[in-house]
This record gives sequence, structure tokens and C-alpha cells, in this order.
Amino acid sequence: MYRIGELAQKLSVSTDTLRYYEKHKLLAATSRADNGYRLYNEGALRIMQFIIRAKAVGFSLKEISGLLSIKIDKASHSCAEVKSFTEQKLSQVNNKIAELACFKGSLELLVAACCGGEEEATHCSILSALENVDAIISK
Amino acid sequence: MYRIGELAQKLSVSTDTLRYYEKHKLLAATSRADNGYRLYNEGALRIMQFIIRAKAVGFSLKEISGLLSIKIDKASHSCAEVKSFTEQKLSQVNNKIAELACFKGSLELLVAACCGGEEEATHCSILSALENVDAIISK
DNA sequence: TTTGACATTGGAGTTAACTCCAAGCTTTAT
DNA sequence: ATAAAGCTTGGAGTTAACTCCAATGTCAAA
Ligand SMILES: [Zn+2]
Ligand SMILES: [Zn+2]
Ligand SMILES: [Zn+2]
Ligand SMILES: [Zn+2]
Repeated sequence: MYRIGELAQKLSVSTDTLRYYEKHKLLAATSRADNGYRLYNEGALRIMQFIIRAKAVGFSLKEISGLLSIKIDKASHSCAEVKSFTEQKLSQVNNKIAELACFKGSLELLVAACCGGEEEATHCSILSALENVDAIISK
Repeated sequence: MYRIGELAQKLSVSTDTLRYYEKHKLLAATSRADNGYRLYNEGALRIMQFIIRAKAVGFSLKEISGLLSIKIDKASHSCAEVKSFTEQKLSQVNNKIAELACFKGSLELLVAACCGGEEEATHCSILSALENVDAIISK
């Protein structure tokens, strides 16, 4: 059994994070010592690793909570369910990427058009593009 | 001069947004009517358009605030300054895209490996990948 | 004249995932 | 004996950009 600090160090997270996850029903301590200290077993360690990996893939804690309840009782859930969950996440990620790609494109245009010199910004194409609807397109 | 509701409608933003921007020093009303109503002139309209365009390009309100103070006194600032500001933003956007691309790649692997069938999720490759460090890589 | 639309203010609520804090235990080392 | 390190709790603070609210005032139309 690990005390909270040991588990935290093993996983490179903070003890606050562990307590936060407990408060938010993601992972409770396995038991408590006589003095009230939280104690975690290997199972808890593996669940934390699950959570950390799911986060690394982009799932939110709320979504991970959903995944955990499926994982706890796999027999009551189907592959279809898990896959559609994952596909939904993927499509969210794709949407965000598209939005950022749009930002990226605009910013690249702005950067390319600006001379970047040390003179006064009175003629700066970046500022005029933001002032003037078609400043970049019309060039 | 526009009242707040007129300007909001013209720009497709909420009146709350306009008041919020005022509170946060992005754009104050040009003046006040005798009854205390905010009044905005064409200059204010153009500044709002600047803000909206800058947002569309990915700048945060805080960053836009910086851009506005440059824009107000262009002669005291250089193209170099504006360009580096924009390049910084671009690099932030690129970092975010890279992170999301990483999520995307992992999620696609997960989705591809799962059969998506209606049977029990006991054998689901997505769940095992999240449980087991190398579940996907080892396949 | 009374409704309805519009405006004012200050301040609270939202979301996510922590992070920090104070006040107070327990344990271990010196 | 005491100090350091670790643990407990509840609760507040953080960030971004709004959004919503209540209580109240203004103005035009029917
Ligand atoms: Zn220039
Ligand atoms: Zn320039
Ligand atoms: Zn399957
Ligand atoms: Zn599956």
C-alpha cells in the first residue's frame, strides 16, 4: 500500500491532484490507515495510469469518468459504445485542429506581409489588415 | 452615434460583451447621453471591428489590448514589434496544433483497432490500450 | 397611462483542472 | 524534546471571456 505522497511521486502528479480526483469521484483511496492517511493499492495505481493515459489522448476528466464506469463493468457495455465515444472525441479534436489551422493560415499571411523593419508601424500591413476588412485579400 | 444595442446588433455581439470590453479597458463608449446611455461613434465601430478580426485570427483579449495600444500610437512602435508579436502567436498556435495532432494520432489508432461490434466490451482494444502501456504499440 | 423595449449598475455564475492555504494531526530523526 | 516532513480537512483562488441577474431608470407608442 502506498501513502498519497508515494503514489503521487510514482506517477509524477501532485498529492493535490490525487485528492482532487477523489473529490471528483474518479479514484478514491483504497482504504485509510488508523491515523486517517489515505492508502492506495496496486489496483489504484493502475487506475491512475489509465486516467493519465486517457488524459494524454485528450479525454477530459468528465469523459474519463465515463470510460472508468465502462471499464468497471465491461460486460454491460459494448465495443460499439466505446468506439463511438472515442470517435466523438476524435471529431472534437479535428474541429479544434480546423479552427487552429484557420488561425494559423491567417497569421502566416499577416506575418508574410509585414516587413518587420525597425521603422514606424504607421504603414504596418498587419495593423492595416486588422483595421480594414480586405487589406490582405486585396493585395 | 449608436446606442449600445444598435452597435451590438450591427456587430452581432451582445450588449453584455460591449460592457465587458469597456470594463476590461478594450473599448470605452465614445460618450454618454444625458440619460446615461452609452453612445458610440464610427471610430468605436471600427475599433470593435479590429477587435473582432483580431479575435478571429486567434488573439486573446489581453493580446488585443496590446495591439490596440500599438495601433493608437503607431509612430512609437515598429513593424518589428508587431511582427514579432504575431510570430509569437503563430508559434503558440502551432504548438497547440501539434498537441492536438498527437491526440488525433492516438485516437485514430484506438478507433482503428476497435471492432466496434455490439458484443461485450470485455475484449475492447481501446480499453486495453488505456489499461496497458503498450497494448497498441505491441500489436 | 400603462405597457414594452431599451438602458444603467454591481456583482454573481460558468467551465476545467487544478493549486494553494491555514490550522492542525502523526511520525521519524536528531 | 523538538523540529522536519508528511498527512488531514474545507475552502478559496486561478484563467478566459463572457453570461446572467436584480433592481431600477428612460422613452416611445397605443
Ligand atoms: Zn513595415
Ligand atoms: Zn508591419
Ligand atoms: Zn470489439
Ligand atoms: Zn472495442
